[in-house]
Amino acid sequence: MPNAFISKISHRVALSPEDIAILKAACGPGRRYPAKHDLIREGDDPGPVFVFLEGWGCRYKIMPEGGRQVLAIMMPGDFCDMHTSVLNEMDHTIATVTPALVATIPRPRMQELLDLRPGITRAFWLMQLVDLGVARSWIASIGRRGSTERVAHLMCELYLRARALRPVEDGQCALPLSQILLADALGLTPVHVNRVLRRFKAAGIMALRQGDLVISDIAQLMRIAGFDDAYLQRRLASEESQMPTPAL
Amino acid sequence: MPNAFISKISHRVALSPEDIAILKAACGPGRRYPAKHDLIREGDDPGPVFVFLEGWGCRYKIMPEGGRQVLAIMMPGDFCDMHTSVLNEMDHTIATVTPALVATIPRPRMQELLDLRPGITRAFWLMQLVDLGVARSWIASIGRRGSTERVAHLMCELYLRARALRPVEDGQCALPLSQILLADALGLTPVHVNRVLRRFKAAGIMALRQGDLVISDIAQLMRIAGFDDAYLQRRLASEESQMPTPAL
DNA sequence: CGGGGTATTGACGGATGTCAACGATGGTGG
DNA sequence: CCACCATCGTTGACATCCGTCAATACCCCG
Repeated sequence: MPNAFISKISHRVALSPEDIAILKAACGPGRRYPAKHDLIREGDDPGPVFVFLEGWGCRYKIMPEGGRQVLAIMMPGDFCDMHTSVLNEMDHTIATVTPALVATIPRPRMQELLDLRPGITRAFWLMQLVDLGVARSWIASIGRRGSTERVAHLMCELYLRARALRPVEDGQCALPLSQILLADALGLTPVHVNRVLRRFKAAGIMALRQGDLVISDIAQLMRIAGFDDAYLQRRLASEESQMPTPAL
Repeated sequence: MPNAFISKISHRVALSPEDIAILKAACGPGRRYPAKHDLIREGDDPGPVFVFLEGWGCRYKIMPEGGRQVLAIMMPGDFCDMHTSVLNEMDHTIATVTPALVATIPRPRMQELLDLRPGITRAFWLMQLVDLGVARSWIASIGRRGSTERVAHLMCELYLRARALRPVEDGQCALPLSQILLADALGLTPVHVNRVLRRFKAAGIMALRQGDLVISDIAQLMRIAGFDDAYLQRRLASEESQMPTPAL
Protein backbone atom coordinates (compact mmCIF):
# COMPACT_ATOMS: atom_id res chain seq x y z
CA MET A 1 0.00 0.00 0.00
CA PRO A 2 1.24 3.45 -0.78
CA ASN A 3 2.54 5.30 2.23
CA ALA A 4 0.07 8.05 3.12
CA PHE A 5 2.77 10.05 4.81
CA ILE A 6 5.06 10.08 1.82
CA SER A 7 2.32 10.91 -0.60
CA LYS A 8 1.14 13.75 1.58
CA ILE A 9 4.49 15.30 2.25
CA SER A 10 5.76 14.96 -1.29
CA HIS A 11 2.74 16.75 -2.68
CA ARG A 12 3.31 19.66 -0.43
CA VAL A 13 7.00 20.14 -0.92
CA ALA A 14 9.21 19.30 -3.83
CA LEU A 15 11.32 16.39 -2.61
CA SER A 16 13.93 14.68 -4.70
CA PRO A 17 13.28 11.01 -5.45
CA GLU A 18 16.28 10.27 -3.32
CA ASP A 19 14.87 12.16 -0.35
CA ILE A 20 11.61 10.35 -0.79
CA ALA A 21 13.30 6.98 -0.82
CA ILE A 22 15.29 7.83 2.27
CA LEU A 23 12.22 9.02 4.14
CA LYS A 24 10.29 5.94 3.19
CA ALA A 25 13.10 3.72 4.39
CA ALA A 26 13.34 5.63 7.65
CA CYS A 27 9.70 4.96 8.35
CA GLY A 28 9.81 1.23 8.11
CA PRO A 29 6.66 -0.87 8.16
CA GLY A 30 5.18 0.63 11.30
CA ARG A 31 3.45 -1.07 14.15
CA ARG A 32 -0.21 -1.56 15.09
CA TYR A 33 -1.74 -0.03 18.18
CA PRO A 34 -5.24 -0.32 19.61
CA ALA A 35 -7.56 2.67 19.85
CA LYS A 36 -6.91 5.20 22.61
CA HIS A 37 -3.37 4.15 23.13
CA ASP A 38 -0.92 6.77 24.37
CA LEU A 39 2.15 6.72 22.14
CA ILE A 40 4.04 9.20 24.26
CA ARG A 41 2.92 11.08 27.35
CA GLU A 42 3.22 14.56 28.70
CA GLY A 43 6.34 14.61 30.82
CA ASP A 44 8.14 11.90 28.88
CA ASP A 45 11.43 12.59 27.21
CA PRO A 46 10.85 13.47 23.57
CA GLY A 47 10.69 10.25 21.62
CA PRO A 48 10.83 9.36 17.97
CA VAL A 49 8.84 11.08 15.27
CA PHE A 50 5.50 9.32 14.90
CA VAL A 51 3.89 8.90 11.53
CA PHE A 52 0.28 7.81 11.15
CA LEU A 53 0.17 5.42 8.25
CA GLU A 54 -3.37 4.23 8.97
CA GLY A 55 -5.91 5.28 11.55
CA TRP A 56 -6.46 8.51 13.40
CA GLY A 57 -4.76 10.10 16.37
CA CYS A 58 -4.67 13.24 18.44
CA ARG A 59 -2.56 15.40 20.67
CA TYR A 60 -3.99 16.33 24.02
CA LYS A 61 -3.27 17.86 27.37
CA ILE A 62 -4.79 16.93 30.71
CA MET A 63 -5.55 20.02 32.76
CA PRO A 64 -4.74 20.30 36.47
CA GLU A 65 -8.44 20.73 37.14
CA GLY A 66 -9.11 17.42 35.50
CA GLY A 67 -10.48 18.24 32.05
CA ARG A 68 -8.86 17.33 28.80
CA GLN A 69 -8.11 19.54 25.82
CA VAL A 70 -7.42 18.06 22.43
CA LEU A 71 -4.86 20.18 20.61
CA ALA A 72 -4.86 18.59 17.20
CA ILE A 73 -6.42 15.75 15.30
CA MET A 74 -4.27 13.58 13.12
CA MET A 75 -5.29 11.59 10.07
CA PRO A 76 -3.39 9.05 8.01
CA GLY A 77 -0.35 10.75 6.52
CA ASP A 78 0.06 13.19 9.37
CA PHE A 79 3.08 13.06 11.58
CA CYS A 80 4.00 14.28 15.00
CA ASP A 81 6.45 15.90 17.04
CA MET A 82 9.38 17.54 15.71
CA HIS A 83 10.39 18.15 19.30
CA THR A 84 13.93 17.67 18.33
CA SER A 85 15.54 18.76 21.52
CA VAL A 86 14.28 22.24 22.19
CA LEU A 87 12.18 20.94 24.95
CA ASN A 88 13.45 18.53 27.52
CA GLU A 89 10.13 16.88 27.93
CA MET A 90 6.85 16.50 26.14
CA ASP A 91 4.31 19.15 26.99
CA HIS A 92 1.41 17.07 25.74
CA THR A 93 0.42 13.51 25.02
CA ILE A 94 0.10 11.87 21.63
CA ALA A 95 -2.38 9.05 21.31
CA THR A 96 -4.24 6.95 18.80
CA VAL A 97 -7.97 7.58 18.46
CA THR A 98 -8.84 4.59 16.34
CA PRO A 99 -6.77 1.43 15.96
CA ALA A 100 -3.79 2.63 13.98
CA LEU A 101 -0.69 1.67 12.10
CA VAL A 102 2.08 3.97 13.25
CA ALA A 103 5.63 4.24 12.01
CA THR A 104 8.38 5.81 14.04
CA ILE A 105 11.56 7.50 13.00
CA PRO A 106 14.04 7.23 15.88
CA ARG A 107 15.49 10.48 17.11
CA PRO A 108 19.11 9.83 16.12
CA ARG A 109 18.01 8.81 12.64
CA MET A 110 15.85 11.89 12.39
CA GLN A 111 18.76 14.02 13.47
CA GLU A 112 20.89 12.56 10.72
CA LEU A 113 18.25 13.33 8.13
CA LEU A 114 17.98 16.90 9.30
CA ASP A 115 21.74 17.36 9.27
CA LEU A 116 22.37 15.77 5.91
CA ARG A 117 19.27 16.48 3.88
CA PRO A 118 18.25 20.11 3.56
CA GLY A 119 15.29 19.08 1.43
CA ILE A 120 13.90 16.95 4.20
CA THR A 121 14.54 19.62 6.79
CA ARG A 122 12.61 22.07 4.71
CA ALA A 123 9.76 19.66 4.18
CA PHE A 124 9.35 19.08 7.90
CA TRP A 125 9.66 22.73 8.58
CA LEU A 126 6.91 23.61 6.17
CA MET A 127 4.63 20.95 7.53
CA GLN A 128 5.19 22.41 10.94
CA LEU A 129 4.17 25.81 9.65
CA VAL A 130 0.89 24.34 8.57
CA ASP A 131 0.42 22.93 12.06
CA LEU A 132 1.07 26.35 13.48
CA GLY A 133 -1.52 27.89 11.20
CA VAL A 134 -4.10 25.32 12.21
CA ALA A 135 -3.29 25.79 15.89
CA ARG A 136 -3.86 29.53 15.53
CA SER A 137 -7.14 28.99 13.82
CA TRP A 138 -8.18 26.78 16.74
CA ILE A 139 -7.31 29.53 19.18
CA ALA A 140 -9.51 31.93 17.26
CA SER A 141 -12.33 29.45 17.03
CA ILE A 142 -12.36 28.49 20.69
CA GLY A 143 -11.80 32.04 21.85
CA ARG A 144 -14.35 33.88 19.76
CA ARG A 145 -17.00 31.65 18.28
CA GLY A 146 -20.25 30.47 19.77
CA SER A 147 -20.80 26.75 20.06
CA THR A 148 -22.78 26.44 16.84
CA GLU A 149 -20.25 28.22 14.68
CA ARG A 150 -17.47 26.38 16.45
CA VAL A 151 -18.84 22.95 15.70
CA ALA A 152 -19.59 23.96 12.13
CA HIS A 153 -16.09 25.25 11.64
CA LEU A 154 -14.39 22.12 12.93
CA MET A 155 -16.60 19.98 10.73
CA CYS A 156 -15.65 22.03 7.70
CA GLU A 157 -11.99 21.64 8.52
CA LEU A 158 -12.18 17.91 9.11
CA TYR A 159 -14.33 17.40 6.07
CA LEU A 160 -11.87 19.08 3.75
CA ARG A 161 -8.92 17.30 5.26
CA ALA A 162 -10.58 13.91 5.20
CA ARG A 163 -11.83 14.29 1.68
CA ALA A 164 -8.41 15.20 0.37
CA LEU A 165 -7.36 11.87 1.78
CA ARG A 166 -10.03 9.61 0.49
CA PRO A 167 -12.92 11.03 -1.50
CA VAL A 168 -16.10 9.03 -1.08
CA GLU A 169 -19.41 10.45 -2.18
CA ASP A 170 -20.09 14.11 -2.32
CA GLY A 171 -20.69 15.63 1.06
CA GLN A 172 -19.48 12.54 2.80
CA CYS A 173 -16.29 11.41 4.48
CA ALA A 174 -15.00 9.14 7.22
CA LEU A 175 -15.03 10.71 10.66
CA PRO A 176 -14.35 8.14 13.38
CA LEU A 177 -14.50 10.60 16.27
CA SER A 178 -16.78 10.32 19.28
CA GLN A 179 -18.74 13.33 20.45
CA ILE A 180 -16.62 13.18 23.58
CA LEU A 181 -13.48 13.67 21.56
CA LEU A 182 -15.07 16.45 19.56
CA ALA A 183 -16.09 18.14 22.79
CA ASP A 184 -12.55 17.88 24.12
CA ALA A 185 -11.29 19.44 20.91
CA LEU A 186 -13.85 22.23 20.88
CA GLY A 187 -13.60 23.30 24.49
CA LEU A 188 -17.24 22.29 25.04
CA THR A 189 -18.99 19.53 26.96
CA PRO A 190 -20.14 16.34 25.27
CA VAL A 191 -23.70 17.15 26.23
CA HIS A 192 -23.58 20.47 24.49
CA VAL A 193 -21.88 19.10 21.39
CA ASN A 194 -24.66 16.59 21.18
CA ARG A 195 -27.30 19.32 21.29
CA VAL A 196 -25.59 21.31 18.56
CA LEU A 197 -25.15 18.25 16.37
CA ARG A 198 -28.76 17.39 16.91
CA ARG A 199 -29.86 20.79 15.73
CA PHE A 200 -27.74 20.49 12.60
CA LYS A 201 -29.32 17.17 11.87
CA ALA A 202 -32.82 18.51 12.39
CA ALA A 203 -32.04 21.43 10.11
CA GLY A 204 -30.94 19.01 7.41
CA ILE A 205 -27.48 20.49 7.23
CA MET A 206 -25.30 17.62 8.38
CA ALA A 207 -25.27 14.46 10.42
CA LEU A 208 -22.72 12.28 12.12
CA ARG A 209 -23.48 8.61 11.77
CA GLN A 210 -21.41 5.62 12.79
CA GLY A 211 -18.05 6.95 11.87
CA ASP A 212 -19.19 8.96 8.88
CA LEU A 213 -19.85 12.62 8.40
CA VAL A 214 -22.64 13.38 5.96
CA ILE A 215 -23.05 16.98 4.91
CA SER A 216 -26.24 17.77 3.03
CA ASP A 217 -25.76 21.49 2.68
CA ILE A 218 -22.14 22.44 2.73
CA ALA A 219 -22.70 25.99 1.55
CA GLN A 220 -24.95 26.60 4.51
CA LEU A 221 -22.50 24.91 6.86
CA MET A 222 -19.63 27.04 5.68
CA ARG A 223 -21.73 30.14 5.96
CA ILE A 224 -22.60 29.33 9.55
CA ALA A 225 -19.00 28.50 10.35
CA GLY A 226 -17.79 31.74 8.81
CA PHE A 227 -15.40 29.35 7.16
CA ASP A 228 -12.76 31.25 5.31
CA ASP A 229 -12.22 29.79 1.89
CA ALA A 230 -8.69 31.01 2.12
CA TYR A 231 -8.03 29.05 5.29
CA LEU A 232 -7.68 25.40 4.53
CA GLN A 233 -8.92 25.70 1.00
CA ARG A 234 -5.74 27.10 -0.33
CA ARG A 235 -3.67 24.61 1.55
CA LEU A 236 -5.61 21.74 0.19
CA ALA A 237 -5.83 23.21 -3.25
CA SER A 238 -2.11 22.81 -3.57
CA GLU A 239 -2.42 19.19 -2.55
CA GLU A 240 -5.26 18.35 -4.82
CA SER A 241 -3.95 20.06 -7.88
CA GLN A 242 -0.51 18.77 -7.06
CA MET A 243 1.20 22.01 -7.68
CA PRO A 244 4.62 21.12 -9.00
CA THR A 245 6.54 23.30 -6.62
CA PRO A 246 5.39 25.93 -4.29
CA ALA A 247 8.87 27.34 -4.54
CA LEU A 248 10.21 28.07 -1.15
CA MET B 1 22.83 49.00 21.59
CA PRO B 2 22.72 45.23 21.70
CA ASN B 3 20.05 43.74 19.54
CA ALA B 4 17.40 42.05 21.67
CA PHE B 5 16.58 39.67 18.88
CA ILE B 6 20.12 38.49 18.42
CA SER B 7 20.70 38.04 22.10
CA LYS B 8 17.52 36.07 22.45
CA ILE B 9 18.02 33.79 19.51
CA SER B 10 21.67 33.15 20.14
CA HIS B 11 20.98 32.10 23.70
CA ARG B 12 18.55 29.52 22.59
CA VAL B 13 20.51 27.96 19.81
CA ALA B 14 24.22 27.64 19.31
CA LEU B 15 24.97 30.00 16.44
CA SER B 16 28.42 30.56 15.01
CA PRO B 17 29.79 34.09 15.37
CA GLU B 18 29.56 34.32 11.63
CA ASP B 19 25.87 33.41 11.60
CA ILE B 20 25.26 35.96 14.32
CA ALA B 21 27.00 38.70 12.37
CA ILE B 22 25.05 37.84 9.26
CA LEU B 23 21.75 37.87 11.07
CA LYS B 24 22.54 41.16 12.71
CA ALA B 25 23.43 42.71 9.39
CA ALA B 26 20.25 41.38 7.83
CA CYS B 27 18.19 43.15 10.45
CA GLY B 28 19.49 46.61 9.88
CA PRO B 29 18.59 49.47 12.18
CA GLY B 30 14.84 49.02 12.08
CA ARG B 31 12.13 51.59 11.81
CA ARG B 32 9.80 53.24 14.32
CA TYR B 33 6.05 52.71 14.30
CA PRO B 34 3.32 54.20 16.45
CA ALA B 35 1.21 52.08 18.77
CA LYS B 36 -1.55 49.96 17.22
CA HIS B 37 -0.06 50.04 13.79
CA ASP B 38 -0.69 47.08 11.51
CA LEU B 39 2.60 45.90 10.05
CA ILE B 40 0.99 43.38 7.77
CA ARG B 41 -2.64 42.42 7.42
CA GLU B 42 -4.63 39.27 7.03
CA GLY B 43 -5.00 38.70 3.31
CA ASP B 44 -1.77 40.45 2.36
CA ASP B 45 0.94 38.60 0.55
CA PRO B 46 3.48 37.31 3.04
CA GLY B 47 5.97 40.07 3.69
CA PRO B 48 9.36 40.28 5.30
CA VAL B 49 10.24 38.76 8.64
CA PHE B 50 9.51 41.31 11.36
CA VAL B 51 11.74 41.61 14.37
CA PHE B 52 10.69 43.58 17.44
CA LEU B 53 13.77 45.41 18.65
CA GLU B 54 11.86 47.64 21.07
CA GLY B 55 8.23 47.79 22.06
CA TRP B 56 5.50 45.17 22.10
CA GLY B 57 3.33 43.70 19.37
CA CYS B 58 0.76 41.03 18.74
CA ARG B 59 -0.75 38.77 16.15
CA TYR B 60 -4.50 38.83 15.79
CA LYS B 61 -7.39 37.71 13.67
CA ILE B 62 -10.65 39.55 13.08
CA MET B 63 -13.58 37.17 13.14
CA PRO B 64 -16.39 37.27 10.59
CA GLU B 65 -18.81 37.99 13.42
CA GLY B 66 -16.81 41.05 14.33
CA GLY B 67 -14.77 40.13 17.37
CA ARG B 68 -11.04 40.00 17.57
CA GLN B 69 -8.80 37.23 18.83
CA VAL B 70 -5.21 37.90 19.76
CA LEU B 71 -3.10 34.87 18.88
CA ALA B 72 0.23 35.82 20.39
CA ILE B 73 1.89 38.65 22.23
CA MET B 74 5.34 39.73 21.18
CA MET B 75 7.99 41.40 23.30
CA PRO B 76 11.33 42.92 22.33
CA GLY B 77 13.51 40.23 20.81
CA ASP B 78 10.60 38.27 19.41
CA PHE B 79 10.17 37.88 15.70
CA CYS B 80 7.35 37.06 13.38
CA ASP B 81 6.28 35.16 10.51
CA MET B 82 8.26 32.56 8.95
CA HIS B 83 5.45 32.33 6.44
CA THR B 84 7.93 31.64 3.78
CA SER B 85 5.45 30.88 1.06
CA VAL B 86 3.64 27.84 2.28
CA LEU B 87 0.70 30.09 2.44
CA ASN B 88 -0.12 32.43 -0.36
CA GLU B 89 -1.48 35.01 1.95
CA MET B 90 -1.36 36.01 5.59
CA ASP B 91 -3.98 34.34 7.71
CA HIS B 92 -3.65 36.91 10.48
CA THR B 93 -2.52 40.44 11.11
CA ILE B 94 0.65 41.51 12.86
CA ALA B 95 0.58 44.84 14.66
CA THR B 96 2.41 46.93 17.19
CA VAL B 97 0.81 47.31 20.60
CA THR B 98 3.03 50.06 21.95
CA PRO B 99 5.20 52.39 19.90
CA ALA B 100 7.90 50.10 18.59
CA LEU B 101 11.19 49.82 16.78
CA VAL B 102 10.84 47.05 14.24
CA ALA B 103 13.45 45.60 11.93
CA THR B 104 12.55 43.68 8.80
CA ILE B 105 14.43 41.01 6.92
CA PRO B 106 13.21 41.06 3.32
CA ARG B 107 11.91 37.79 1.97
CA PRO B 108 14.57 37.25 -0.68
CA ARG B 109 17.30 37.93 1.86
CA MET B 110 15.65 35.57 4.28
CA GLN B 111 15.50 32.95 1.58
CA GLU B 112 19.20 33.26 0.99
CA LEU B 113 19.94 32.81 4.65
CA LEU B 114 17.81 29.71 4.82
CA ASP B 115 19.42 28.23 1.73
CA LEU B 116 22.98 28.97 2.67
CA ARG B 117 23.07 28.81 6.43
CA PRO B 118 21.85 25.60 8.02
CA GLY B 119 22.62 27.02 11.44
CA ILE B 120 20.24 29.91 10.89
CA THR B 121 17.58 27.64 9.45
CA ARG B 122 17.82 25.50 12.52
CA ALA B 123 17.63 28.49 14.82
CA PHE B 124 14.46 29.79 13.20
CA TRP B 125 13.01 26.36 13.17
CA LEU B 126 13.55 25.90 16.87
CA MET B 127 12.12 29.30 17.68
CA GLN B 128 9.08 28.32 15.71
CA LEU B 129 8.74 25.19 17.79
CA VAL B 130 8.56 27.34 20.87
CA ASP B 131 5.80 29.39 19.26
CA LEU B 132 3.94 26.20 18.54
CA GLY B 133 4.25 25.12 22.15
CA VAL B 134 2.93 28.44 23.38
CA ALA B 135 0.07 28.35 20.89
CA ARG B 136 -0.93 24.92 22.14
CA SER B 137 -0.87 26.06 25.70
CA TRP B 138 -3.19 28.92 24.72
CA ILE B 139 -5.61 26.47 23.16
CA ALA B 140 -5.67 24.49 26.38
CA SER B 141 -6.11 27.60 28.48
CA ILE B 142 -8.93 29.10 26.45
CA GLY B 143 -10.62 25.79 25.96
CA ARG B 144 -10.57 24.39 29.46
CA ARG B 145 -9.96 27.03 32.10
CA GLY B 146 -12.40 29.29 33.86
CA SER B 147 -11.86 33.02 33.59
CA THR B 148 -9.96 33.33 36.87
CA GLU B 149 -7.48 30.59 36.15
CA ARG B 150 -7.17 31.84 32.61
CA VAL B 151 -6.21 35.35 33.59
CA ALA B 152 -3.85 34.03 36.23
CA HIS B 153 -2.17 31.75 33.73
CA LEU B 154 -1.59 34.45 31.16
CA MET B 155 -0.17 36.73 33.81
CA CYS B 156 2.26 34.04 34.89
CA GLU B 157 3.37 33.52 31.33
CA LEU B 158 3.83 37.19 30.59
CA TYR B 159 5.53 37.78 33.91
CA LEU B 160 8.16 35.13 33.30
CA ARG B 161 8.76 36.24 29.74
CA ALA B 162 8.97 39.92 30.63
CA ARG B 163 11.26 39.34 33.57
CA ALA B 164 13.69 37.31 31.50
CA LEU B 165 13.92 40.39 29.37
CA ARG B 166 14.40 43.07 31.92
CA PRO B 167 14.31 42.22 35.60
CA VAL B 168 13.04 45.06 37.75
CA GLU B 169 12.03 44.47 41.34
CA ASP B 170 10.83 41.16 42.57
CA GLY B 171 7.29 40.42 41.57
CA GLN B 172 7.23 43.30 39.14
CA CYS B 173 7.62 43.75 35.43
CA ALA B 174 6.56 45.99 32.57
CA LEU B 175 3.21 45.06 31.05
CA PRO B 176 1.96 47.73 28.68
CA LEU B 177 -1.24 45.94 27.72
CA SER B 178 -4.75 47.33 28.04
CA GLN B 179 -7.49 45.21 29.56
CA ILE B 180 -9.10 45.28 26.14
CA LEU B 181 -6.07 43.62 24.61
CA LEU B 182 -5.90 41.08 27.41
CA ALA B 183 -9.56 40.29 26.88
CA ASP B 184 -8.95 39.77 23.16
CA ALA B 185 -6.12 37.41 24.01
CA LEU B 186 -8.05 35.49 26.62
CA GLY B 187 -11.27 35.00 24.72
CA LEU B 188 -13.15 37.06 27.32
CA THR B 189 -14.80 40.46 27.37
CA PRO B 190 -13.02 43.53 28.72
CA VAL B 191 -15.71 43.87 31.36
CA HIS B 192 -15.10 40.42 32.68
CA VAL B 193 -11.32 40.75 32.62
CA ASN B 194 -11.75 43.86 34.68
CA ARG B 195 -13.80 42.02 37.27
CA VAL B 196 -11.27 39.22 37.55
CA LEU B 197 -8.38 41.65 37.83
CA ARG B 198 -10.27 43.54 40.46
CA ARG B 199 -10.72 40.42 42.54
CA PHE B 200 -7.03 39.62 42.32
CA LYS B 201 -6.24 43.10 43.51
CA ALA B 202 -8.68 42.88 46.40
CA ALA B 203 -7.19 39.53 47.35
CA GLY B 204 -3.74 41.08 47.45
CA ILE B 205 -2.40 38.70 44.85
CA MET B 206 -1.57 41.00 41.98
CA ALA B 207 -2.39 44.31 40.41
CA LEU B 208 -2.03 45.95 37.04
CA ARG B 209 -1.07 49.57 37.27
CA GLN B 210 -0.15 51.98 34.53
CA GLY B 211 1.83 49.65 32.38
CA ASP B 212 3.28 47.58 35.21
CA LEU B 213 2.33 44.22 36.58
CA VAL B 214 2.88 43.89 40.32
CA ILE B 215 2.58 40.42 41.77
CA SER B 216 2.46 40.25 45.55
CA ASP B 217 1.93 36.54 45.92
CA ILE B 218 3.31 34.64 42.99
CA ALA B 219 3.05 31.24 44.64
CA GLN B 220 -0.65 31.77 45.10
CA LEU B 221 -1.03 33.07 41.55
CA MET B 222 0.70 30.08 40.07
CA ARG B 223 -1.37 27.77 42.20
CA ILE B 224 -4.57 29.37 40.96
CA ALA B 225 -3.34 29.27 37.38
CA GLY B 226 -2.37 25.64 37.66
CA PHE B 227 0.77 26.95 36.11
CA ASP B 228 3.01 24.11 35.12
CA ASP B 229 6.55 24.71 36.21
CA ALA B 230 7.62 22.68 33.27
CA TYR B 231 5.83 24.89 30.81
CA LEU B 232 7.66 28.11 30.30
CA GLN B 233 9.94 27.57 33.23
CA ARG B 234 12.14 25.15 31.45
CA ARG B 235 12.21 27.22 28.34
CA LEU B 236 13.23 30.30 30.19
CA ALA B 237 15.59 28.46 32.45
CA SER B 238 17.87 27.89 29.51
CA GLU B 239 17.68 31.55 28.64
CA GLU B 240 18.25 32.89 32.09
CA SER B 241 21.05 30.60 33.04
CA GLN B 242 22.96 31.27 29.86
CA MET B 243 22.29 34.93 29.78
CA PRO B 244 25.51 36.79 30.49
CA THR B 245 23.93 40.13 29.70
CA PRO B 246 20.33 41.06 30.03
CA ALA B 247 19.10 42.14 26.64
CA LEU B 248 19.14 45.86 25.96
C1' DC C 1 -9.23 72.49 29.48
C1' DG C 2 -11.30 69.12 26.33
C1' DG C 3 -11.51 64.77 24.20
C1' DG C 4 -10.56 59.93 23.05
C1' DG C 5 -9.52 55.86 24.68
C1' DT C 6 -9.63 53.15 28.92
C1' DA C 7 -11.20 51.48 33.52
C1' DT C 8 -14.99 50.50 36.71
C1' DT C 9 -19.56 49.13 38.21
C1' DG C 10 -24.33 47.41 38.38
C1' DA C 11 -28.43 45.10 36.59
C1' DC C 12 -29.90 41.73 33.67
C1' DG C 13 -30.12 37.87 30.27
C1' DG C 14 -28.63 33.96 27.94
C1' DA C 15 -25.47 30.47 26.44
C1' DT C 16 -23.23 26.73 28.21
C1' DG C 17 -22.12 23.61 32.05
C1' DT C 18 -23.77 20.19 35.52
C1' DC C 19 -26.30 16.36 37.08
C1' DA C 20 -28.83 12.45 36.32
C1' DA C 21 -31.12 9.00 34.01
C1' DC C 22 -31.99 6.14 30.20
C1' DG C 23 -31.28 4.17 25.55
C1' DA C 24 -28.32 2.55 21.76
C1' DT C 25 -24.45 0.13 20.10
C1' DG C 26 -20.70 -2.77 19.54
C1' DG C 27 -17.29 -5.93 21.31
C1' DT C 28 -16.29 -10.04 24.05
C1' DG C 29 -16.52 -14.27 26.19
C1' DG C 30 -19.22 -18.08 27.58
C1' DC D 1 -25.32 -17.34 19.08
C1' DC D 2 -26.58 -15.05 22.86
C1' DA D 3 -25.86 -12.39 27.08
C1' DC D 4 -23.35 -9.04 29.16
C1' DC D 5 -20.70 -5.00 29.76
C1' DA D 6 -18.43 -0.79 28.57
C1' DT D 7 -18.70 3.08 26.01
C1' DC D 8 -21.15 6.27 23.78
C1' DG D 9 -25.33 8.99 22.56
C1' DT D 10 -29.64 11.43 24.01
C1' DT D 11 -32.59 14.11 26.80
C1' DG D 12 -34.52 17.16 30.51
C1' DA D 13 -34.26 20.15 34.60
C1' DC D 14 -31.61 23.28 36.73
C1' DA D 15 -27.44 26.21 37.98
C1' DT D 16 -23.93 29.53 36.82
C1' DC D 17 -20.55 31.84 34.55
C1' DC D 18 -19.86 35.15 31.47
C1' DG D 19 -21.66 38.46 28.04
C1' DT D 20 -24.46 42.58 27.10
C1' DC D 21 -25.89 47.12 27.90
C1' DA D 22 -25.34 51.33 29.91
C1' DA D 23 -23.70 54.83 32.77
C1' DT D 24 -19.93 57.07 35.10
C1' DA D 25 -15.22 57.90 36.41
C1' DC D 26 -10.39 58.16 35.01
C1' DC D 27 -6.26 59.62 32.70
C1' DC D 28 -3.05 60.77 29.39
C1' DC D 29 -2.19 63.86 25.40
C1' DG D 30 -2.83 67.64 22.73
